[in-house]
Amino acid sequence: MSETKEPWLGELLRLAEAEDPVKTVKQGKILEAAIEIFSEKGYAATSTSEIAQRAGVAEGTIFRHYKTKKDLLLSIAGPIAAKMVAPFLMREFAKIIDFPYNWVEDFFRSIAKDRLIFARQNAKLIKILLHEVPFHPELLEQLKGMLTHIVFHRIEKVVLHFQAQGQVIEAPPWRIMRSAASLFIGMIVTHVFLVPEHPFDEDEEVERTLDILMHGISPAGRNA
Amino acid sequence: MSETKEPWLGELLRLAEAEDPVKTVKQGKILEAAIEIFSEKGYAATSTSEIAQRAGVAEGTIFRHYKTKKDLLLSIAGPIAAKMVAPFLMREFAKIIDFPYNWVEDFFRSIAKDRLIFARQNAKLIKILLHEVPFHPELLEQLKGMLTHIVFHRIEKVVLHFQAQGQVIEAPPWRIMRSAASLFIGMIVTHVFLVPEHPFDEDEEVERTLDILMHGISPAGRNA
DNA sequence: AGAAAATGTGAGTGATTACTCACTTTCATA
DNA sequence: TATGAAAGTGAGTAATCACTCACATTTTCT
Repeated sequence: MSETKEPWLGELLRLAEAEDPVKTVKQGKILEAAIEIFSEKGYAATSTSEIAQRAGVAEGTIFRHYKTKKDLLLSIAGPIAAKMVAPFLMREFAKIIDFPYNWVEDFFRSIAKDRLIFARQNAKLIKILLHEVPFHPELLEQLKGMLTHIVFHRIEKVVLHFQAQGQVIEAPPWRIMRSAASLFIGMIVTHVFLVPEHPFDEDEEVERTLDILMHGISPAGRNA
Repeated sequence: MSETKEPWLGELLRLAEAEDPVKTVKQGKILEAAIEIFSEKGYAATSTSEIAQRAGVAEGTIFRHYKTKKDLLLSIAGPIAAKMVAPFLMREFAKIIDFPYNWVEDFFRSIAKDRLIFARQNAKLIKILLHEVPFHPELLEQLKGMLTHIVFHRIEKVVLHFQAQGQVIEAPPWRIMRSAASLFIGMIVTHVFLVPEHPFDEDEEVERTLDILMHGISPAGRNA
């Protein structure tokens, strides 16, 4: 199985090198405008002429940098997909020997806080990605590949590690992962997308959600 | 505040009467085709000519029944939004005096099972609704109104009821509700949308998810 | 400075879009 | 069976779409 053929791998390598392929000022304006309008009206309902207008650029300039409108979308959605899973690429996830967390709670807390901040900083991009992913097979495969190969497999090892230590109930790791993901995604979606105007204590929110999760997946206080 | 002005109320009343406004065979074909293609490619990327083609109907026939393309969308998305919250309209939710559930667990179980089955039977419609809701203000307001006035307020009373009985930890009801919703939606999304091909034991899944939720929100086994 | 390359422009193109309308067919009822 | 209404049709329409291309401007390199 040659990993070099996976399209998302190149995405991640480029991300690791922090290589920014944006060359000119106007190209930057085009990207900004596209992100803005795509997140407002959706990709299919956005016209290239409107993007050009908001970017203060001639319509032809868009196609100088991006072969097609879809190419423009992918240059936006691809990187954000990579950045979403990027923190799970950390070396420590592979070898749990020198794992930096002694407690599951600390592990989940650091992920929850980090991804909450990330979501707030990249709300528009995430909205675009989630919205378009079901309709573009390449995007779907890219995201699926990242999630299964990077996120799922790595966190599964972590969960097994903590299960062996008795910190997590005996259950299929995917159920533990799904529970944690559900609770944290529910928290993030609420504050970032549903009621972003409502202020909240970030630490308190994470802590209370974490509390419910930990009581849900800890052996402590169970009779079995 | 005159409730008769709320657009979603009419939706729900019509639903209660089980009134089906579809008059002709061809209109039914149009709806079927539209649901199919909208869920495949999204509303904006679907052309009326394609809908007519798949429905085996002349394009003009669509506009005989629906003034505009958007009108067709709303006639699909509106009813499914109403059906999503319909079970929470049950009388029992209002007066918790003669409440049919003695245990929170039973309450959440019945909701989870019912909505899981509902989601499987209406996957395409739900996909269309969730997809288009952010881009159509009328739809957004309709759904928001339903969720806050019907679902949120009613379930809040139920949670307070069980908190008073000591079955649920002392916490803002919305946090309890969000936790339950997150876990169940996570389960439903997984099985209905992410990996629908993967078979699973429905009861077992609900029971295990419920187990994690209950340990998360029960006072039992806590030291506080 | 001068040549070559990269970037930017906007009028122009054929295809497609949602929607109309004059007309035909089907249906309900008296 | 006659008649008006409802349902169905498909060619036609103006607008908009993504995209091209010959040309202008700026940047880069020698």
